[in-house]
Amino acid sequence: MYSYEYPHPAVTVDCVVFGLDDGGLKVLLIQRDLEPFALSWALPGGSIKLDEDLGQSARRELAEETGVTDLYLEQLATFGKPGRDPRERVITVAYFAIVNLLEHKVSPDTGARSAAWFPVDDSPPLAFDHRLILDLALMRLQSKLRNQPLGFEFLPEKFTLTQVQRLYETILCEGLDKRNFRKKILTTGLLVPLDEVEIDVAHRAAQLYRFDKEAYVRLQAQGYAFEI
Amino acid sequence: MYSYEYPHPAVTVDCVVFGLDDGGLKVLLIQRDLEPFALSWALPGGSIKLDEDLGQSARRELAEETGVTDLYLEQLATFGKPGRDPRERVITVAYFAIVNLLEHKVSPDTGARSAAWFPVDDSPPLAFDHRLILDLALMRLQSKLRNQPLGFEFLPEKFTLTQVQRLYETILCEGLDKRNFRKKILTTGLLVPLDEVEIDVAHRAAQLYRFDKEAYVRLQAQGYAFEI
DNA sequence: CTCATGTGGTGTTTATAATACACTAAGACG
DNA sequence: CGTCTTAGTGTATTATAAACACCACATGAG
Repeated sequence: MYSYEYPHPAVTVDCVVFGLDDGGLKVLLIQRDLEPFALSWALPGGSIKLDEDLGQSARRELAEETGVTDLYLEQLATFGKPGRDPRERVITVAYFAIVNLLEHKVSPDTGARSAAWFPVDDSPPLAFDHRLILDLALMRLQSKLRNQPLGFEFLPEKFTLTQVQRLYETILCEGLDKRNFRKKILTTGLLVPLDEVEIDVAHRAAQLYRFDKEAYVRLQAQGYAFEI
Repeated sequence: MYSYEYPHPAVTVDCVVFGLDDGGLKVLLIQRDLEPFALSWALPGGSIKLDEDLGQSARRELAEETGVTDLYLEQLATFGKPGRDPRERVITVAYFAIVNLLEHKVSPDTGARSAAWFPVDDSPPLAFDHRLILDLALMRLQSKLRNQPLGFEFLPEKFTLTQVQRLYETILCEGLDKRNFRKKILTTGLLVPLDEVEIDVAHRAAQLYRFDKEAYVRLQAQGYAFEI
């Protein structure tokens, strides 16, 4: 067996989990109970185990700390500036995910010690350099949304076009033309109209759609796919 | 002082450095002199030091192993599957860069132990999962090139439009229409025509341009910028 | 000397995609 | 029964991308 001459840093994973509701774009945070930054809010995450893949570690930590499971995680970037953790050198691999907030409520009895959803643009100060990570994730989310139809993970299984448009407007922080938006989103071929309609807040019947995941995978296959 | 309960993996950086010449797109590799994979070719890289930023580590390893310095490195992704190094758990943060190959010749006296440029699509088998890293870098390079004017780093300070087009065609593996290409690349406003002309292989005078780095920075500023 | 070859340079037309824009139908509620 | 709210729809305009062919000039071969 051989070994490296250099000392090893700690390696952690952190997850930026975005959710959406009427109040806007939210991010899932946990309250730390240990020093440093005890009582501060932070991105869920923690040390990797040596026999786990990075993505698995992220998923495990997320489940342990927030109870949130079953989500699509994508690698964001790795942060490793010396001094970002006062204890020792810590490299953190950041992941990001988007989920339907309503299906991922957090409460003590889901296993969450003290997890909560916060508005991204009005979150408490974050521990370590987590604000930096969050900001990068936000940029990535916006850029992904601009370049490809995405974000249906934020919505329930069945949704209306108006909901999709609100989603886009909220995340991109800009108003979109209703007719152009519907045209564009429908010509992607990713939305399947259902036979059902939803009765709306104003008691107006609205056509329901579902996201055609297989069509999406087919599209991805002939385009780019970033996974490791 | 506090400490983590989990054991620490090794952390390394690896660099995918692309260069271009008449023979096509090349990648900078080094020949390993130690087990495992002794004598195999591999991406330049190595263990981080605890007081260095990740990018600094990448730059240092690259200089030590290949003599290549002064380049723009961008973080690509982090690879950490258990078993990717037979010795121990190793997390590697991959960086990628594009350089002008002619200005970065490698030879033993530049400090390179045994570094060489290889065609990307005809490289020797690589150590570890380096082929995977290289393939991801290649995809990233193509996708960047498609979405924004880039790649001038491959060229010398002064260059002709034909050179730029050849660059694009080589990397994207597709032919491009000359007039449309020139139109598009000139309307970006990133190329400054010089008073000089170059006398070409066929002894034909060709207009020289230089890359307007400041204009590029201005553009980036109001668009996306991915750095950590 | 001239003719074939290779390379730099140039505009216009057509198709496709993005944008701007305004009204109707229907139920809720007072 | 009038007002409010929301779902749904089509066309004209503009910008962007794609297709396409020829000339000028120097070289080198015969």
